[in-house]
Amino acid sequence: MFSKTCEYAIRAIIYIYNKSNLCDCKVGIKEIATEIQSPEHFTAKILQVLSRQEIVSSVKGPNGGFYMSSAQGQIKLLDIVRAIDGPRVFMGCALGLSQCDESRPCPIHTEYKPIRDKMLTMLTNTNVESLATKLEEGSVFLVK
Amino acid sequence: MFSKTCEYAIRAIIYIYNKSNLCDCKVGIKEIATEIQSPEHFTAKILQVLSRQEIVSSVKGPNGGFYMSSAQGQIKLLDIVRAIDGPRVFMGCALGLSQCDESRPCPIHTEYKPIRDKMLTMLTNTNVESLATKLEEGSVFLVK
DNA sequence: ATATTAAAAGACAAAAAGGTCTTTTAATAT
DNA sequence: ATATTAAAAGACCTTTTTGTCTTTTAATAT
Repeated sequence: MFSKTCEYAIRAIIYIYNKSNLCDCKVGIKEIATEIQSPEHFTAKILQVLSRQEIVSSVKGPNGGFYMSSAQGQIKLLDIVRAIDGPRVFMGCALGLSQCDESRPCPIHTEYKPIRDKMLTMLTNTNVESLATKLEEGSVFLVK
Repeated sequence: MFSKTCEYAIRAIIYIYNKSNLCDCKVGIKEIATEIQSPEHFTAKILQVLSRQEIVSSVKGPNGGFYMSSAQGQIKLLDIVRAIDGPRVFMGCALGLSQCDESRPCPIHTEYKPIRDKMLTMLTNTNVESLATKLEEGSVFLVK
C-alpha cells in the first residue's frame, strides 16, 4: 500500500517524536535505524527530505541529531506520505486512467472511490502525536 | 494502489470478456492493446500469466486469440490481483512489520485495518461480468 | 502436408525503487 | 581557533518493475 520509503519515514517520525518529547533531547540516525530496524543510510536520506519539508528538525555537530516540536507532532500522516510519494498519492484512478471521475468513470471507480476516500480521511485525521502516545503507552510497536 | 501490471491486467480482462461474450469471438493481442491503450508485448506477457492461471483462455493460430467463458466472468477482481501481485496482496502491515495484528499492532493498525478489509471485501465481491456489463452499457470507460 | 497465423516464450533494455558508501558541511565543546 | 561530531550531500550499486524485440510453438485454413 505504501512504498518502503514511506513505511520507514512514518516509523522514523513516530520514533523521533516520542523520544525527543520524552527526554527533550536529540536522537541520532544510528539510534533511529537500530530502533526501527531500517537501513541506516537510506533512512538518513529519507529524513533529509522530511527535514527540508520541516516535518522533522535537525542540528549537526556534537549533541546534534533529529528532534520534533509539539507543533510538529500535529503533522498529519498525509503530510508525511505526500512529502515522500508526491502530492497526488491516493488521488489517482485505480486502473491508471488519466481522467477518471463521476462524469467519466473507470469500471471500478464506484467501488474504489469510497475506499480511497476513507484512506485519505484516515491519513488526514491521524497526527504523529496520537501515534507516539500509543507507542509510549506500550500498546503499539515499531518493530517485528 | 495497484501495480501498472495489475491495472493493465484488469482492463484487458474486462475488454476481453465484454468483446468475446458479445460476438462469441476471439480477440487478438493487437486489438486489446490498442483498445485499452497499453503496451502490446507487455500486455501479452501479462495475459500469459492470467492464461496459465485459467483466468482467461486462448488459442493459437488463424482466428485464434483470447476469450472467456461465462464461468470465467464470475472470476473476482481479487483472483486477478493475486495472480499478478501474489497471494499476500492487501494482507500485510501498513508499516511493513512482519508481524502486525491485534495482539501486537503497529501504530496505525487500528486505523488502517478496516480500510484494508474494505478493499479486500470489494475485490472479493466484484466479478468481471458485472464490470463488463457496465462497459457494455456505456456507463464506464477503459481509456483516457 | 504445408503455409499462415497468432499466442507463448525468452532475451534484453530502460526506468524506478531501494540501498550503500564516501565526502562535505556546519554546529559546538574544548 | 580547532578538533570533533553528526547531519547533508552526492556518487554509486542492486533489485524490481516496466517495457521491447525476436524466436518458437501450435492451431487451422487451404
